[in-house]
Amino acid sequence: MPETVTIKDIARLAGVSIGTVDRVLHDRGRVAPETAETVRRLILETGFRPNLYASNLAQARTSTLGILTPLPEQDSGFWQLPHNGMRRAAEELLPFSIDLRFHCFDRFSEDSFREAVAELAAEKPDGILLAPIMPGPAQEIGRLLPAGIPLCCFDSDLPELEKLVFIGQDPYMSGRLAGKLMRLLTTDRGSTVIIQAVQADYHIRGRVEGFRSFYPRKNLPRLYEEKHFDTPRTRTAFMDELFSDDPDIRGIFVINSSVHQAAEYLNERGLQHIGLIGYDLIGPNMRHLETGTIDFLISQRPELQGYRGVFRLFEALNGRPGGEARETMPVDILTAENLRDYIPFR
Amino acid sequence: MPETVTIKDIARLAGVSIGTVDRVLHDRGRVAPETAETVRRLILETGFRPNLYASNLAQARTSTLGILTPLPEQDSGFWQLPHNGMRRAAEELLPFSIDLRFHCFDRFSEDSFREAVAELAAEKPDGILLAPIMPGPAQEIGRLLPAGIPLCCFDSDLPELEKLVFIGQDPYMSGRLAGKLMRLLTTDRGSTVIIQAVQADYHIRGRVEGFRSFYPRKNLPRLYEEKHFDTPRTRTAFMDELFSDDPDIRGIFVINSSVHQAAEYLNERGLQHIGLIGYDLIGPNMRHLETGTIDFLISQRPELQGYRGVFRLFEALNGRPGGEARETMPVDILTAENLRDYIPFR
DNA sequence: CTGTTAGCGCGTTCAT
DNA sequence: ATGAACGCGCTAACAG
Repeated sequence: MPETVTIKDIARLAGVSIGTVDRVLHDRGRVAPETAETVRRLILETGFRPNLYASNLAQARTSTLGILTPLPEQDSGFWQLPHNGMRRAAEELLPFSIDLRFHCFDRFSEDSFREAVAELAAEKPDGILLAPIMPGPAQEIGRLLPAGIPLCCFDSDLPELEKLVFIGQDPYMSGRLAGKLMRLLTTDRGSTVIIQAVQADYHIRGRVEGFRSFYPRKNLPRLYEEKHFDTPRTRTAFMDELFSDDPDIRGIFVINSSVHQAAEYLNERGLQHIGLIGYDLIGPNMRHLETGTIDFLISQRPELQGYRGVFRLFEALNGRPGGEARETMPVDILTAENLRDYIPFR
Repeated sequence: MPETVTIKDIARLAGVSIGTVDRVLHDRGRVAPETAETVRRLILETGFRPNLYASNLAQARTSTLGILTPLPEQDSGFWQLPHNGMRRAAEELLPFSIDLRFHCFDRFSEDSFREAVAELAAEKPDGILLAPIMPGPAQEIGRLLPAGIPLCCFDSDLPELEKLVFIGQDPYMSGRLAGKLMRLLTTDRGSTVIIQAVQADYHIRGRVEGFRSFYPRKNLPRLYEEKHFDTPRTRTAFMDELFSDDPDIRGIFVINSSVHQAAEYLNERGLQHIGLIGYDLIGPNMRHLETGTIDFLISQRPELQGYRGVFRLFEALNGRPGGEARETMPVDILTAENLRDYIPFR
């Protein structure tokens, strides 16, 4: 029976009116210091928590959230997933009317990124949700973004940025787990290679380290850059070269969502028996996971990340203190068997 | 900008007062048929959805939910987890004041179960949340439970019961995935055994079938009942017998949360190299997963199940139509590496 | 500095 | 059968 204590109770106990209580609640000043002190004490003692629904009912406030991510179609459509989660959060919080303003940039163009930031700033959002996957120096971003409003990073972190919360996976652990699975798959026979994205950021490097941490020093999987996954032809050439370099490859770890490209290649060449692990539950990857060309997919709940980002910003804007400074997503392991049931939980 | 249409808009458009609109909204009668028709049409056309927050603010209704599960300490404390999720949901929905009434039974006593049901019925709850793990004939339950109120089954299903929703895992798929992992672990050498609970219900049998489906016909893992996991001494005797029956055991699949008992035994005998897979993220299992005696744990989001159960009942009681008739939890694969990050997502 | 008041969307009397 | 009016907990404008 959680006794709900209201603003009226506080007023009565403090011997003031609800108007006064409201003023100290929102630091709107024009309140005698001692009065304010009493009210604050009472709030703590009673464990008063404002009724968000009544509060929002009253002011019908609409929060504008500025969102900065790569273009939804980049990384094989991956960025659609967090976008969906954000929309779901806004939908669920409907009576509160949250206005999501997406500003997407080409993750390979600095100009595009700057432009997106400028657009966002011009809108004067109440909060910012940012996937700091971008070209150029990370330091610059702190200056570009509008200051003094709550900021949430997701997917990757930018440690130097002051923020409300970071939401994402522990890249090292995620790589490490992939390493464990790969060793099970290959039973340590043959060699294993790593294929990473061109723009290897902090996040990707963590995954590489984690993966290698599961291998003995003297036998570290070699690292390649997937410069040529953009067309089937260049992809085939690139992969062929890999195999002519080292014909004994038994395992391939692709450190991002483009693992389906490697799967296509293995299918072409009839090499489905080779262990293949990659990232993210996107359409093309699903298909290859189901047919078994991809053995495991690591997932990071991109939809939930978007959802939580909007949710946390919403809470912050509505005067909910607290909340973790870091929400770590678990490392989900997907296989042909559990794939379907994961879809609603992306 | 999702134009929020209110009850007032409907009233204006229909040329009636909000009182009338409210009456048709809640089928409270005393409304002229044509008027009601007009209002209903307008509601559909405008896509009007009542503001839950305003609605609940107005009536301060408190819903009583009757909860029926095994005793929290049974199954190695497993049942605490869904309980936690239920409390979290009630907490989050705080201004709505939801009253959770737990009625727990001894899962090995029919009398205890009947008593719990009687208690629950006496309280006249507004909704029921039920984990149908119980002794005796399932058919009886339909008659015992109070009728006419929304019912939600979680963890296991009881197909013959009419219900709002079932929330749980696909047992077959979960067993099948365990089979896949076990074959990877043992690389198909030696033999593998299955240890199941004494009261093997529908749910457990599904897991067994799934597990075996991954093995060739002629080499099906044998099935044992864990009659003797209650004390260390009987446990050791039981397991010793298993190994004297078949000294070539390389893999053990325990089909419930008591896998930590098997782990204790393997530690005693220095048999940690044997593949061990079991269920559920509870304290004793966590420790053995971290030290590597347990190789994989399958989890089924028990906390989320409880959370969703309360949430769905709440929605149903507040006139939200729709929602899936089945919420399938994904089969989570836990290892020493991702264990920690899963804890908040149980 | 402080108290009063209207109103947010809705449910619920109580008259009519 | 229908409408007017009050109040849920809170915000914000206004009067003092």
